[in-house]
Amino acid sequence: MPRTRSDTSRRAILDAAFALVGEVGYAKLTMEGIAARAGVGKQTIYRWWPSKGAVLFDAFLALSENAEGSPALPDTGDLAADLKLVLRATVEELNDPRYDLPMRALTAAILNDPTLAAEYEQRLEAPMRAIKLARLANAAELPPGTDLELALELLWSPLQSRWLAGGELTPAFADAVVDTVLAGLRGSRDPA
Amino acid sequence: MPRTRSDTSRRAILDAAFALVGEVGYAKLTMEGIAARAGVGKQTIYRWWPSKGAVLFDAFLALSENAEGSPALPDTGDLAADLKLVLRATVEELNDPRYDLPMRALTAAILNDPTLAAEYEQRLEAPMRAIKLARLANAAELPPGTDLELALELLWSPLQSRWLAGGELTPAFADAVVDTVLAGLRGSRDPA
Amino acid sequence: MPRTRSDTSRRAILDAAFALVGEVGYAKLTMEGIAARAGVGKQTIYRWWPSKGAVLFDAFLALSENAEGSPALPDTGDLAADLKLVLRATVEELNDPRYDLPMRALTAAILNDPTLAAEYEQRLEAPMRAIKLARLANAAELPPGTDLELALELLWSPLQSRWLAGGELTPAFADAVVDTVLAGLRGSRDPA
Amino acid sequence: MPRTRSDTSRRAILDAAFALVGEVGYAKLTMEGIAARAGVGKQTIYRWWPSKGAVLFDAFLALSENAEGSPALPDTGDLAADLKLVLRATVEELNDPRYDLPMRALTAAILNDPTLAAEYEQRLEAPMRAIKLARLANAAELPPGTDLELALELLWSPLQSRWLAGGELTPAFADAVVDTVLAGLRGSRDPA
DNA sequence: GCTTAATCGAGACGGTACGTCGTGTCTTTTC
DNA sequence: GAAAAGACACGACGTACCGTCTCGATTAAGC
Repeated sequence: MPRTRSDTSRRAILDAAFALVGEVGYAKLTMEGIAARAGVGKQTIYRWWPSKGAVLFDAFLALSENAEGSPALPDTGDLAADLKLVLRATVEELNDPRYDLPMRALTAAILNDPTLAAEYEQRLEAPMRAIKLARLANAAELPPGTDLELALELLWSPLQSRWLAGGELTPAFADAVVDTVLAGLRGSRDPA
Repeated sequence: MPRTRSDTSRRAILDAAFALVGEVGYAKLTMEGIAARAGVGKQTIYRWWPSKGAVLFDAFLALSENAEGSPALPDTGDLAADLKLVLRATVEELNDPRYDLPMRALTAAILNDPTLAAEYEQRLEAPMRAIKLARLANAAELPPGTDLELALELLWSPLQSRWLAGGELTPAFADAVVDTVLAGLRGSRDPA
Repeated sequence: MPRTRSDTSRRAILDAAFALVGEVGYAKLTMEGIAARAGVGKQTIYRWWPSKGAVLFDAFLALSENAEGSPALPDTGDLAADLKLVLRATVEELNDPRYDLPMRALTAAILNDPTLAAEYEQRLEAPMRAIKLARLANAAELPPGTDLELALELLWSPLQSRWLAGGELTPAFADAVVDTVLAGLRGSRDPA
Repeated sequence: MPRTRSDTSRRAILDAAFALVGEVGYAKLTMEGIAARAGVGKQTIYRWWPSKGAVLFDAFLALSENAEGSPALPDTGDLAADLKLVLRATVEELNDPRYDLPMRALTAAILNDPTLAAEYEQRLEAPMRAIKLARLANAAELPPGTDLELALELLWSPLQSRWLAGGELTPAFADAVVDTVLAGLRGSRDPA
């Protein structure tokens, strides 16, 4: 009994979903479209995923698993420089049209599906955060007792916010964020 | 000849849209549903709005026009205190289930419709930002030459980010953000 | 409010149904196929008919309404001759490939749908029977008190039976049926 | 290795098919349903039967093989009495709800599948007809040279016709058919 | 106050996609 | 090597909405 699923179909579905969402956007992404593009029956999608959001999510997951070449952030000893490097890379990715539409789609999916949001948090966000936290924990520049979770939020959310609002994302913006936030983290000991 | 549109219908449509999106979410919000709830023909909606996102947007606009009681942020002279007050209010609003679903819906609509995003930026975001900028410009605590746009982004985006990710939003988090960001803005005199 | 249905669509649907059933048979007749051939949305069919059997039935009804040129059977005074004429016409129709497949389809539909069977009896069969009964009632050849309903059954059912079984249907067979049945009806007064 | 087919499965499939068709009718009879009810893989059905009509047909065949207790019609010397006995039995069977639905199903299957019709004619109808013909051939009541095939058709088709149309089938009707047809066959000496 | 034309409710229409069910083929595993 | 189990590509199901299109029936301007 083939209690075993076809990996060929699985890959074809995820690839088709990612490609299609980049072409037509999330609103016009349809299960039928994915199935047709993947050369697969609709049932094969519904058998393994509950919604198009879930398919999309898995497509991203597969993507990041392939690109698992960054298990750690750079650590040259200079926190500001290292963070700028990473945030500039993020800026570049968010500006890349190849990823813009798919990521907007995934964000929209997560936004209205708590189940998906939880899975996203657990399978994609948490590992990322762990890597980032490791770098911050290793930073001599930060005073002991610094709230590292807060630090992460302060560093990355401005990028996400601008991207979401459709504003311009530049490397200079990333640098300014890093400088200001690090200054704040260093100096929040003696405010006023 | 009623060369003018029926305001009764307009209100009924916006109210129905807002109510429905709070009950079923954006994905299950339909033009037919809005029309039925509003006791209105579908054509009456299509005559005045191009998409359900646009209806939703106008529903929000109508809401904020009614609550147009806050043309300015508080200014007690203590920037940190004033900002904490405002950010805590924002936290409360984002935690209010009455607004959570509708706002997620609007965000999703904006996320995948550049036209809507532009209108949102112009009609809702820009006025808000102007009010906030006015308060910051009036703050003696900030060194001259401070990038106020950056400051806004640093202050508000962490809230939006946590809300979007479904994380816990607390007043304490708002306070921490204000303290750290203000410290950073003040202390960027000695960066790196 | 167009509480009024489109007669163009109605005709297109019935025509498409009749044409298709003649091409592919009842088993492969699909609602989607009818809709596509008629250039009509599926919903328009489902709005007015509950099943493909019902559509098919109405297609036949429309057919017989158009060909409403035979309100009475011939009455030359010679019952046997008149009946042979009519039964030979029936034989010809049942042998006509243009009607064979559609009629098999309708029969199959009726066979498994009591609702349809009742409607068939009432709207198609009963009027036909009335016409036939009128001719028999006017026949001097039949003894008074003859069971005319039985007579009809004896005359027509052998044709239907052979057609259904796929047997050969010839004018000679029709003649033999008429002769034998009429003889029986005349002579059943003094059996043995 | 079971080089021969499992008779257990064969019986289970035929039983399931017969039972199911009696419960849900021919239209809703499915291969999957039969397989599930029989506790059998779908492939096992497809390996041995080409269609659900064929399965149904075999189910009937198996039935009549079991009840192979009537190799001949009664012959008391009184043809009318004997025929009435047999036709009344037929009436009873056609009125039995246990056989009504399955027989409608088989009829529908045959109606639209010439292959099946041929097999039905050869394996079920022909043997039956031979038995009936034997009785008629032995009847002194019929004039020599009587068309016995025609006689059969005249006798049995009215029952089938009424059953098919959903009309009322009574023993009295059977009697009337026998009396009239026999009178006709005897009296066709003075036709016209 | 009467006309007249745009707006309104209602909802039918041609379509697209939905999520499910069944088909007939195939593959895997068990007996 | 036949059989159970069931995944697969496919096609149709019947439903929900889409956005467009009539249809009367208000209804408020301009004559």
